[in-house]
Amino acid sequence: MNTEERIKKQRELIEKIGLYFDKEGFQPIAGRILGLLMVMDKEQFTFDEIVEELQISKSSASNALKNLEIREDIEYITLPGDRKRYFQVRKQDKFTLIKGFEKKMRQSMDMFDCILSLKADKNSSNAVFLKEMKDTMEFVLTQLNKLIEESEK
Amino acid sequence: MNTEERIKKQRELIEKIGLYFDKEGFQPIAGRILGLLMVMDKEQFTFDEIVEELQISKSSASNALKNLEIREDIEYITLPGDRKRYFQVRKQDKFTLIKGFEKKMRQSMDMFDCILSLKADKNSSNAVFLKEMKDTMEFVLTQLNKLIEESEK
DNA sequence: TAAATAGTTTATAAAAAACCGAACCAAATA
DNA sequence: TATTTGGTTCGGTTTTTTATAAACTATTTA
Repeated sequence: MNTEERIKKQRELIEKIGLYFDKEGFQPIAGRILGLLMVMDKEQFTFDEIVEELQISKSSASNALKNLEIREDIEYITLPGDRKRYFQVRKQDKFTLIKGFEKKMRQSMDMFDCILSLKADKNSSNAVFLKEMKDTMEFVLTQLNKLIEESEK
Repeated sequence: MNTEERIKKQRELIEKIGLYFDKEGFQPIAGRILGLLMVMDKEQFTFDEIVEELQISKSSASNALKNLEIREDIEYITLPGDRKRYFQVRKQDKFTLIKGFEKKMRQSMDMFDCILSLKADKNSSNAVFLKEMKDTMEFVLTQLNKLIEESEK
């Protein structure tokens, strides 16, 4: 595969990644920006380069970038004597990644707890089911944290 | 807390759960139906009961229920000599739950692989980062499967 | 056979999200 | 001081999503 082909495939991949992020709840343009910053060989893009590369308006870019920054998915660096911002994907470490899973799982677990606390019959079909799901999640999280502790040593 | 208070809180919780599912990408009414089926003491609802309880139109109910069924979040049972369908949450077992995590994680991992395979420089900042994320996920999945195997014994 | 039940489908209205262009602003440069 | 650069904000348009009412269908009951 020569460079030209590769770059063409990268541009196609940006679209696929965009769709993936759409499903994750990102706005379409935000997903494509994130895709751009992830796949291309060049890994830092200025505002204007993003606008140009994705063929979007400056306002769309401005909004999407602000969003991605707030979500901590991207960040930017600046260079001395250069007013431009250079955007890049924000690299989290593996512990942050796992903490992310944990946070999402805890949300479900909290919801299950709320439901359980309001059930008249704690042995009802749903109550038993929710309790089991919650316990499974608790178990997974405990084991995961054990693994982290071990790997920290 | 008396029964009346409890039921009032359950109705409020349905709204909260609805919002949670909205963020997960469910359509609003689908999220509320799922909430209803999860939180109330009564754990099976007919079509008309759902329409009545949530104050929604029959067509909205029909669509949302079809959706939830396709996603395998709910199911219904029928009773002999009764044309009505009784909807309830579909209970997955803990292995299915974990398989669900795994499937979602594999999606990210596949995406990372696609990106990596198109990178000119496998030691670029993003390439190294994506590789590390992927390896972490791989590790988590392996450990998780080990746990499952052990618990199956 | 007529009417009721248990929904589905269709057409459409209303609301929200996405996106754009143009005007705008602040800092740097000419 | 005027212009350029690097954006942001505002107002409006387009698109998509959500939800409805009304018409319809298929089965059962009277």
